[in-house]
Amino acid sequence: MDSQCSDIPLLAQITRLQFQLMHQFLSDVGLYPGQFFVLQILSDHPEELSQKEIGAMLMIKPSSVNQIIVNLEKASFITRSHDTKDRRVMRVAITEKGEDILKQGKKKYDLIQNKTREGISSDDLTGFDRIASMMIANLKDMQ
Amino acid sequence: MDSQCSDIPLLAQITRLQFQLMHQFLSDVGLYPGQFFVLQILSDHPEELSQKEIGAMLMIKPSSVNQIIVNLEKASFITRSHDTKDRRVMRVAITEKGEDILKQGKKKYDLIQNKTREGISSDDLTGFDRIASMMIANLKDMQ
DNA sequence: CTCATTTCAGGCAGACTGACATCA
DNA sequence: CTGATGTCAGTCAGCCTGAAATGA
Repeated sequence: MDSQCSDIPLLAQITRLQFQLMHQFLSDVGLYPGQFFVLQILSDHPEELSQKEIGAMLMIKPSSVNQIIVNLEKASFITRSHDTKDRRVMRVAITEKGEDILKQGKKKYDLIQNKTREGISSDDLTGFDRIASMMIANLKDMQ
Repeated sequence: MDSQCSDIPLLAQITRLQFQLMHQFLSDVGLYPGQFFVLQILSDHPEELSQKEIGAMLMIKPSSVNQIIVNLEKASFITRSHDTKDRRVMRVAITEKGEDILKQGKKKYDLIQNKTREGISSDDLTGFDRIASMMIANLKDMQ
């Protein structure tokens, strides 16, 4: 009864499904997937990152980061200030309001992640992540 | 020396990297990633699929399929004809020219897939795919 | 002057919704 | 008339490139 979908790589199917669910669940909170990940990164890095650094973590160009950042600032989820030592650099930090909305988004995110891993042993999950990390290293090597 | 990127799900990183490489490699052949997957599906299903069936396999809406199909037809990579029994349905089939370009695209695709799996034992790969399939089932369950 | 960071305008593939025609 | 299939127009997030501004 399973359509099987052997035509499409398994990994692509997973992320496609996860992205669809993310979009759907996060819209309840008023956040787009890209915004969510930027907020999460900022929350995990209290040292105030530059936009270039954020781009490196997301593996996207600084100009793409800028678009997300502008909208997050409009919504008062982040603040930006010029670096005191190098005034070219904008230091980005998450606000209280941003932390709050991130917390709400994280609940939705956790729902999806937990469901994804449902019924899979922690050994299997560890092995899975190990292989996934190797694949990432391989692909970065190819760029 | 690895930036680690613990902020982004491993799976999202893999498909992001794979998509970037697909885009880059397939542009040599003159194909977009979406077109490549449609051609691959058609090649694997000589029974001439409807657009709705293609959409189900790709997990996208029929209207999205239509856009891809129109461009593939313009390039003579596919042909369309009305179903003889149900004239609402368009039966889509790949052409010789389409098979040829698909073959070229597949070489690029295989390069990326082989590189992704480099240095990983076949046992590990089997286990990886098994877990991935379980994740897909979980996510489909959530929709 | 050269280089790095951000910003801005414009473009593009991928996917969506919603309205419509066609036909079972 | 109802429902299924495909078509078309318009929209959207996400990412890109390339040019300009700003400052090291």
